[in-house]
Amino acid sequence: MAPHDEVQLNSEAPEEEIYRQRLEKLERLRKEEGYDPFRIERWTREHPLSYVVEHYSHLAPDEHADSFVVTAGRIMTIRRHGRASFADLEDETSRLQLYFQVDALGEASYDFFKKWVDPGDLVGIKGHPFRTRRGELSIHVVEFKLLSKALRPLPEKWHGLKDTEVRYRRRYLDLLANPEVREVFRKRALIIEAVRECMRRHDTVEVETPVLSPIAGGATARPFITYHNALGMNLYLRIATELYLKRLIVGMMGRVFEIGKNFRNEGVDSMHNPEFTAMEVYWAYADYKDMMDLTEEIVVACADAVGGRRVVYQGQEINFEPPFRRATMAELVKEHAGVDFSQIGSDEEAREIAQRLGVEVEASDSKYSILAELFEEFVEEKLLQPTFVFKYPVEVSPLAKRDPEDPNFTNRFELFICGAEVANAYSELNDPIDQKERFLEQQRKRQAGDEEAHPYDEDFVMALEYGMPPTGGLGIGIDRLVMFLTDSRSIRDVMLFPTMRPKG
RNA sequence: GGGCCGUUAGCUCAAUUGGCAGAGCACGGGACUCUUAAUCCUGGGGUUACAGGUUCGACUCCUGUACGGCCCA
Repeated sequence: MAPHDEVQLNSEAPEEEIYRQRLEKLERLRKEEGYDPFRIERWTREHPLSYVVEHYSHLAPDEHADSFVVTAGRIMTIRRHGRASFADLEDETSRLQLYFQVDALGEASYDFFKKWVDPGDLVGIKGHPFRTRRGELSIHVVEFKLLSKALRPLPEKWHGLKDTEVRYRRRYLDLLANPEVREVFRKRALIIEAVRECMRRHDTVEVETPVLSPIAGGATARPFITYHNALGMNLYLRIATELYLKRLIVGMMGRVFEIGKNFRNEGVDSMHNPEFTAMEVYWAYADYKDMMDLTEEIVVACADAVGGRRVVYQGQEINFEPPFRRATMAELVKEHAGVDFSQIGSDEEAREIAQRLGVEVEASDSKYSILAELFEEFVEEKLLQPTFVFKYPVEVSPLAKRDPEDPNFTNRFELFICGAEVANAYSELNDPIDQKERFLEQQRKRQAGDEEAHPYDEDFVMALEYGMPPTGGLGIGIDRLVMFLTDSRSIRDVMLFPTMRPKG
């Protein structure tokens, strides 16, 4: 877009006055100085600000180092004092004061700074580190280069940017105005690195499976539908990676994992975003107990990676010191809802108890699905400390192996932290005949109108028919784990660009 | 999907019972060689989210819409 187009575009909006002034200033800079900051291609930054802070913190007040540092960053504030000025420079590592003084820079260079450099601009800096008489570590600038200009004003320097809507929609402003937000995303990266490091330790191969597929399986959720023009068919965005990863176990890949986005066509709230990051891992010849140990290892490694095993989440101390509590669903329902399922004989009795507790039930609900409902209703939110919950009813676990001792239950667990599900794992169902029956059961639910029921995946059943080793599988919700380890109240605070409705 | 709350200058926030839309930061001009929320002088900046209604008069009361937040399903 030509510059004059933008001026015209914005001249109708009174709030764009500052932008117009900066544009005009840029034009004057080009004309009067023959200098175009947007033509600069690089600056040899030798020292990030954290280096300067580390290596020169020993300087005493009014002590000046002889050596030079060469650095770069964004000018955040300027305090001009006639023939000397202070400015705060920020880069991705730290923040440091700059001292621009006419004696050190010369008239021409100092005048250039005074006339053309504004808060928000990006500059390259060469200078001597020193400590001011007031005790602040600074760089006495002997040379600087304007590397890029800001044409719009920074968010307010003292209060930062608070408006949540603006923070999510224009995350770059949030990141540049609020350093603690950058810290959250740096921790997010450390957490994902810690997960990969665990996988590497266990010789687990990282793979990538389709995001677009003809069947969205591996979880109970409504998928997004999209259309492939050349193939003339609908495709679904994946809701889980499970069924593809298990095909790889059939294919003798041994141990595989994938970290990637899943997409679920459901509402948005503080715990849910339509796209989110999950990690899934499958180990041949392992069971859900191995997965429990692995989950604990991963979660503890993640906690260690970002500051330790004792974490405060929204004022509540969470202890990630292993071993985590392990309890069956029935034990926890007894503990928190006061209902002892070992004493319940019939489905009818279970339905009566549920109704008495104010839980809506359907006439077709078995006592096992009522157990799961009571768990959701009365227990989940109370599991603040990391807790493994195991022995899930087979009815809510269409892909998990049955417990041979008690075939109404599966060898499955979920990990709850801060009242939310963070991990889900089981001994994978590898019996193709049982799998087929469970898919058929799900299909009946689907035909009865349950849009979340698992679709029938014929190719997956066929894969099982070739023989899948006994396998342990695990999925971890990375976003939630990051939330709890960074004291973030909403999932949107740990996603750089959360899903937002377009502004009207 | 339901309930409650919010939306005022680029940013952070005020505005008494319905009676002239304000401040600080940011921005323009000026002074100032150790400031750090610099200071001092000075100037500009508003469709009070949007649409309608009540009223002599609406940021304020009412209805609807949009977007966001919190709680519930």
